[in-house]
Amino acid sequence: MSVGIKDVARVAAVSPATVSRVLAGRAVDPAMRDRVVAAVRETGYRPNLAARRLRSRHSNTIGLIVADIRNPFFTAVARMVEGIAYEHGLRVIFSNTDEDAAKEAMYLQLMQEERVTGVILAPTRHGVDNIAQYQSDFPIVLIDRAASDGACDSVVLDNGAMAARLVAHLHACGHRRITGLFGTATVTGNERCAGYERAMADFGLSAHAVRVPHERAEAERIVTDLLADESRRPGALIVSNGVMLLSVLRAINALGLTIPRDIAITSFDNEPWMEFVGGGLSVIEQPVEEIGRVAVTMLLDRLDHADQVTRRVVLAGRFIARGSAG
Amino acid sequence: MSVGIKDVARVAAVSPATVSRVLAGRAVDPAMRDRVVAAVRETGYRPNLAARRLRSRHSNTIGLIVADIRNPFFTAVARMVEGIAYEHGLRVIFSNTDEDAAKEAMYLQLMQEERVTGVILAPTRHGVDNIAQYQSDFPIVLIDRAASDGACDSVVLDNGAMAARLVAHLHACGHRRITGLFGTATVTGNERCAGYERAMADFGLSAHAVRVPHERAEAERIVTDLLADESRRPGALIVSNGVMLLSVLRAINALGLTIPRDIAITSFDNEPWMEFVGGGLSVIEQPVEEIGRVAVTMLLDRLDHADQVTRRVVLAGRFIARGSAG
DNA sequence: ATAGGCTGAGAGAACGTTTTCTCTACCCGA
DNA sequence: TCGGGTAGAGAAAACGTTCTCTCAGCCTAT
Repeated sequence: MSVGIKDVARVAAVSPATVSRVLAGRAVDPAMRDRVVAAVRETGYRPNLAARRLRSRHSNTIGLIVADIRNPFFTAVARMVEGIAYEHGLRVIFSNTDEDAAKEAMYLQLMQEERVTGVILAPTRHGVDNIAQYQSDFPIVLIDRAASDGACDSVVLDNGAMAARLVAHLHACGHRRITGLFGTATVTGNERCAGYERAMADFGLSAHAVRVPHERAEAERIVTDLLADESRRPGALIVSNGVMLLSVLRAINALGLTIPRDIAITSFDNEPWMEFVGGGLSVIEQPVEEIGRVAVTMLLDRLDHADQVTRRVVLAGRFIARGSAG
Repeated sequence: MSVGIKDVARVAAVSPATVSRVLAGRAVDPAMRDRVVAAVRETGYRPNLAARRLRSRHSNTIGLIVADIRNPFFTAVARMVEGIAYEHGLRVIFSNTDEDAAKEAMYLQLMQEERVTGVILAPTRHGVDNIAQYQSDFPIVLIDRAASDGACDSVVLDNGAMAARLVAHLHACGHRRITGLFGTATVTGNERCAGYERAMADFGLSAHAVRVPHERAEAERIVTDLLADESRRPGALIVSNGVMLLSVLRAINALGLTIPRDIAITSFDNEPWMEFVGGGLSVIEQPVEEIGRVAVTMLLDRLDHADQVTRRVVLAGRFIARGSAG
């Protein structure tokens, strides 16, 4: 039988309510407090969080649901969110949907059942469209991918501007035949694609955007097709994220091409290994820490001001020039 | 006010107990069952997990605590554990200690408070030594790093044999001056180091093992020192894990060396990008899926047979030969 | 036909906390 | 000195479920 608050109370010769007050740090006679603290130590008492949550009616827990844990960007964000939430005395329940709308719905349901304080969500394509009509008891902050309809608070990268930044870099390196590879499954892909096309137009270049599905084999096939024929091969590539980049590199490797001699590469997302490939990959690094911090802060803000108008925070990324653009 | 089981009962004109039985899938009159199901749908009822856990006295939750979420090996394991646990109807609470013994102790405490069914733990150095005397109400399965004292169930890689496999490969490639880089902080590092030294001895070679701390700057300095002087430079390196490998590659890059011309590299852990560096890195791939599956299975087994003798499952890795050994 | 067993439904206790309510004791000002 | 206000302690209710216990009704076997 595990030790409960009543056992502690008995040992300390006080009431259970007093033990509760000591544990919550409320005003208690110092002598009693000492007795309670001693009793807690002596009995090895650990509060039962289920009981605490049930009675107090708040879970002090936030949910974090990401669409693809294999994407290191999301693991980095998760790490930050966990740290920042902890600073605020909040626990984090973490879930991964693998870009599966059904899993996403299930996890949102689960968060509901856990009675979480709020949720930070990197939604699937389906989730973005349906989040407005999904009614939950907790506030949701969207990260990385957000509809522009303002149904939720959100924090996103300035995708259009960052895509343009990559175009500008490639242009400055002398490239003119620049192809953009963007995901089919996310609004992020849409925004980056739009930014790319606008920037290309600004430079008087004709844009050539290719939409690449998330599924790996398919992605590799498409990229291989794109690069196989030397006469049609673009001079430079803009890749929409770190996962897609792997497919691109596999295709390039399989075709025996060299970066940047045969083709220039730039990409979104920065990872430690990217400085070792293709003479160092030139990339947009996302402000991971800031994203996590802002997301948690917005969530807490929303809890205090439930009816405040929704906000959308747009963060700039950092361009890192290395050698892959020639 | 949120809707509870009593509200559903009222709508369905049955008792709360019957609603509970329907939800738990127990035998109930079909007509009643239909009424309850309809009422649940109509009211949008979501069970309160805190209340359920409090009353039923089991959380259906396992804890997963890893020492370093930045290590992709652990994120891969986490993904698998989550999936497999889900198949068994178990939720997973995920935590990351960043190799910090204090955080580890805190999270173990937290798991206690959550009344988890069991914990899967990749312990810090300190945790390995103290896990025996840390008494918890739940069983613990150690992964990746486990003391050999049999205090807990554990599932680990056959570290010694795998290190020997790398030595054999390098030897076959003609290398004789093979240096091993192993972590200071883990028993895993110890085991791999021992396997390396034994294999070197078997080949009649003199071993040169260097212990590298987890801290990045320090690691980089040590590796740079090791490789800077051409006359003392080893011909080949065995690197103990994917995180350390990044420090090694940074040092190699900074010194302007080329793999495998100036130095051969082999490592533990396989990640997607490794085929693109140094002509493809030859590595030991860990059986991530199997590790996750075995860990969960052992945990469930232990719950059924609390007093069974502890087991240690040792899994083989897969050697992947690419070009980095010359 | 009737006793005995079995199935399934409802009433109410129980899970381990926090919170509300009540009461005592003390302090301060008049 | 006395009254009013306040601080802090204990008793008991409450949180939303599941579980235990009781009992009704039905089926089967003798």
